[in-house]
Amino acid sequence: MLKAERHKYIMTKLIEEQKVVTTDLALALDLSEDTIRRDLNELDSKKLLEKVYGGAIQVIEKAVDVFNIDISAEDEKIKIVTKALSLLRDGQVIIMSGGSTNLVFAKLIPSDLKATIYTYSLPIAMQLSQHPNIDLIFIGGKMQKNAMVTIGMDVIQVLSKIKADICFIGASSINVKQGLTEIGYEVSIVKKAMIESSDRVVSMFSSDKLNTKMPHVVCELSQLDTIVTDLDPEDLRLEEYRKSGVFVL
Amino acid sequence: MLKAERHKYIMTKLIEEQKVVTTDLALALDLSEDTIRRDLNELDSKKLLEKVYGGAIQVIEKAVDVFNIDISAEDEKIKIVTKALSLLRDGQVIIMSGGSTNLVFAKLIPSDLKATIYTYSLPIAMQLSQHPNIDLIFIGGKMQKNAMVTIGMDVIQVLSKIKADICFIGASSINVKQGLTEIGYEVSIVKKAMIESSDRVVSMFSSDKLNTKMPHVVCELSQLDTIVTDLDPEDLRLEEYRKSGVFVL
DNA sequence: TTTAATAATGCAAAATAATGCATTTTTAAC
DNA sequence: GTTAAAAATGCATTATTTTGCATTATTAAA
Repeated sequence: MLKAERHKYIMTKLIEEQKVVTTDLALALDLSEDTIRRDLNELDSKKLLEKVYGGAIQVIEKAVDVFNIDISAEDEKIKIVTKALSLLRDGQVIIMSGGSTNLVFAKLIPSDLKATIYTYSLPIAMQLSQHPNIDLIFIGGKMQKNAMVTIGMDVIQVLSKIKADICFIGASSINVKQGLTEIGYEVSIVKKAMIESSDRVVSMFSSDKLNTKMPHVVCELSQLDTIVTDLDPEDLRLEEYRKSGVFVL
Repeated sequence: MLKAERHKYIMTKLIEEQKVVTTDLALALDLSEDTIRRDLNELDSKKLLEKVYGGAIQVIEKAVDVFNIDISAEDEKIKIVTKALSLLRDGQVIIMSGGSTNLVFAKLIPSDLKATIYTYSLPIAMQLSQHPNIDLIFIGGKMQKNAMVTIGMDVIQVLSKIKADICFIGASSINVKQGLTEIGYEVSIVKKAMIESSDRVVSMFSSDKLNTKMPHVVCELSQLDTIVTDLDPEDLRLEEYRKSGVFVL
C-alpha cells in the first residue's frame, strides 16, 4: 500500500468518524503505530487534520477574524504602559506608532484626557476612536498589510508638517551602540520622521528587546528622551542605557 | 475517547445547557472528576468557558470590544453584496466608502482578485488588510469617531486626485426625487468627491432605505450607475428607480 | 463555626509520542 | 541490469502526556 493511499484512507476515515485513533489505524492498516504517527504528523503539518494525543481530529477552521487582535504577554505590556501614562498631559499633541505595546497603551489612556493624537496604525486608530476626548487624525497612505500601518511618502509628508509635543514609538530592537533599529526599511523611515517632528521621544518595549538589533537604524540612543520597560528603572540591565543619558521609567 | 473529543463534548454540552457540572460529566464520560476538572481548567485557560465551583459556565461577553463590530442583519447584507461581486474585475481601481454593507462586501471579495482599493473607513481597511492581492490605500484625515471614517478637506483632496474605475457607496437614504442623501454634512461631501472621481458608481443598501431621505444631498439618482439591494431586480418597489435609468442588480 | 462538597497537589502507573538507528524498499542515474 | 542515494518502515529506548488516587486545602452554605 502506497503512502498516498494510506493518507487518503486516513482522511476518508477521519471524515466518516470525525476522528481517527492511532492504534486502530495501525491495526487496520497492519503497520506500526510509528508509521501511523508519522502519517498523522505529516497530514497535520499540511493542515489537513489536527494531531492530538492518541490520534487526530478534523481541523476546525476558526473564522479568521481580522478584528480580533490578540496581544501576546498583555499583562507585561500593561505593566509597561501604565508607567508611561504619567507622561500624558491635557492639550498635548501626540504621535503614536503601531505595535501591540502602543495598542495596549491606547486602551489605557484615561478617558478624561483631552489631547490630539496622530497615528498611522489601523488598530490604534480603531481603539482611540472610542475615546471621548481625543481628536484623532489618521495619517493615510499605502497600507503595509500584515502590520496594519500605512507607510511611504504620504506618511512622511504628513509627519514632516506636524509639530508634536511627544511621540510614542514601539521598538523592534534596541541596543546601546546602534540605538533603535527596525526590521523593515520603510517603517524605519517613518519612525525617523516621527522623531523629527516631536519635542520628546518615548519608546516603550519589553526587556527582551534589549540588546538586540535589526538591519535598519531608526535613531541613536541619544535621540530618545525616555524609555519604558517592564524592568525596574534601577535594574542592572538598564544601567548602560541610563548612563547614555536616556531617562528610564 | 480522545481528550480532544471530550473537550468538544463538553463545549457542546455547555452550549446546550448553559452550564456543565463536574460530577455529571465524570459520570457521563466515565472518568474521574479529577480529569474533568483538568479539562475544565484547560478550557478555561483557553477562555472557551469559565470554570466555577462545581463545574463551568459560558464565557460572559467581555466589555464592549472596539474591535468587535457586529453587523445587524448580516445575512441580508451578504445577499446584497454577493450580487455586487460580479462587478469586480482584476486590475480595477476601486473606492469604497464606509458602512456595514460595504464591510460585508470587503469580507467577501474573492482572495484572487487583484485590485487597488482606496478607502477612508477603518473597519474596511482592517478587513482588506487581510486580503493577499489587494493594494490598499487608506485616505487619512480627521477621524469621525463613531463612524470610524476619516472626513474633511484632507480626504476630499486625496479623492480629487484619484481616478477610479468604480466606487462602492453605502447609502443612508435614497429616493427617486432627491437621490442619495446623508445625515451628516461632512460625509455627504466626501461621497460627492468619491462620485466625481469614479467612472462607475455603485450603491448597495437594503430595501428599507428606499424612499427615505436625509438632510444632505449626495447626488441625484441619475449619477448612480448601479444600485444593489436585497430585492429582486424586477420587484415593483424598484420600478421607479429602473425607469430613471439606474441599472438595478 | 461547622460541615460536606469541591478543588488543588504530588505521585505513580499506563498510554502515547519522539528519537536514533538498522533494515528494507523505492527511486533515479548510469 | 547495477548501483548509490533517498525514502520509508519498524524497533528499542527515552521522554512526555494523561489519568486516577491519596492527601490536603479551599469553598459554600447551613
